[in-house]
Amino acid sequence: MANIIHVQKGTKDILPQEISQWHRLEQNALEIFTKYGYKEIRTPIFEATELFARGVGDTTDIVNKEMYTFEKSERSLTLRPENTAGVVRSFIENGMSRLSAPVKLWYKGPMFRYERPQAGRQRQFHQVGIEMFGIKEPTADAEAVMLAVDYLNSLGLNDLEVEINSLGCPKCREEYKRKIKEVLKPEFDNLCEDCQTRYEKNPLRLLDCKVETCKAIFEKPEIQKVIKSDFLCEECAQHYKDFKKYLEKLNIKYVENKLLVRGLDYYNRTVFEIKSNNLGSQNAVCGGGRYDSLVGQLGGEDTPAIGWAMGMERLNSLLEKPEAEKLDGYIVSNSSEDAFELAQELRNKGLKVEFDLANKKFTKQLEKAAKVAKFALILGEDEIRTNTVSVKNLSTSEQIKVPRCDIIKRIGEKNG
RNA sequence: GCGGGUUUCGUCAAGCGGUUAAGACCUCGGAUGGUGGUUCCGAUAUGCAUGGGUUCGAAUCCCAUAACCCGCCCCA
Repeated sequence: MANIIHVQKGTKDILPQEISQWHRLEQNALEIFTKYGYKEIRTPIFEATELFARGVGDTTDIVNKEMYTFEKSERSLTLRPENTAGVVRSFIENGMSRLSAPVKLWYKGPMFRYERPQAGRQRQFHQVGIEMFGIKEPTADAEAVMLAVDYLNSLGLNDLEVEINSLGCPKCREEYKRKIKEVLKPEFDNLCEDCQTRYEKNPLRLLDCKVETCKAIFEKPEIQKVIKSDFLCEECAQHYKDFKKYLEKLNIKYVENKLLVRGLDYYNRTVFEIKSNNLGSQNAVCGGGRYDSLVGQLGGEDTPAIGWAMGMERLNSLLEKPEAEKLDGYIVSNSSEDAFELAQELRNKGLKVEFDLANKKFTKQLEKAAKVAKFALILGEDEIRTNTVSVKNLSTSEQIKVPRCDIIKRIGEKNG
């Protein structure tokens, strides 16, 4: 036998026995997002590499070491590592800033990041997410979070923690960064290697380092004082305050986390994550925030925006595994012709029905029926002659011979 | 990129230097039988991730490689 070819590291087949959970995730998304006025958008799976370099940010890990990039016809292309940049590209390119605000878009689909796989992390994974354009008011932030919570609740997920923070605007954040760098400067040589790079690239990321020596440094009172300081400018502070006010009004329990920064460069002001304790170390199911300057940065008119994404594999691992769904009926008959005809008749009426394509023995067919269906539809010589079918309920063993036209009624009442 | 762990049939697994490599489930076939899920019988790894080594003898010990899993970083 030839060697078999395996799925690639960090990728998975989604098998028939788990597909119903995926359908549920997708159906609930469509239903609930639609209630909030969102429309689905589908953008390509690869884009110009430059889109992500400019959109996601060239200091981020995602862009620096996690992208699947390839050359074709002298173009540099990249499999999308996330979908905000793509949606923004489409928003700009299709002139959606001319539409009446807010423009509300949602998406679902595969994303690609070249990382070491572990629990809750794959190289190809799926996200469902939303983006809202054109509203700078904190009502938009609150509605976006509300929508996330609503969606999660619809899936039966209630035991989740919403964490929020505000990163301020470029102006007040720069000031904050400057202060952090200043107070940490004397300690620079004592920081771990990672923190030394973060010091240059993204000082906000420094603060939740897990290395003991770094933690000890950050514990120092003069440093804590800077970290804890309220750096938001007046406008940002008001925005954040109003955002929280709306969350409270909506009864959304949240926790403020000053260390919540998020790894994508485009965020400003509101950022949030929704976490579950049942996920192992990759515990965020949802992450998002406001990105008011991204549209402008990518060449569109300045447009405030906010969005979030959820990891569908992570959602899936939190959901109850559903029972395999059975057929309504399995036709047991030694006449393939008659079985075929009956199957089509019932399928056209909307029932899920199969019969034995291999025309095995009666017992085998019944055995199969018990395995895959709720009802056995027995079509023997007698039944064919009298235009009836013996309908056997396979869980109660009740069996009744009925006219063909009454099958649905019989299955229906025993089914409900 | 850096750590730790695991790897025996489709699946779960026994095995601890000498076995014909248990067992269970699934699948398939047969018996009985116009009626399954709840009977009985049978089939299914010359093979223990791969390549070397030690040994009279290796799934069992050693080395290397790979794959997978888990964690760090980061993220959904």
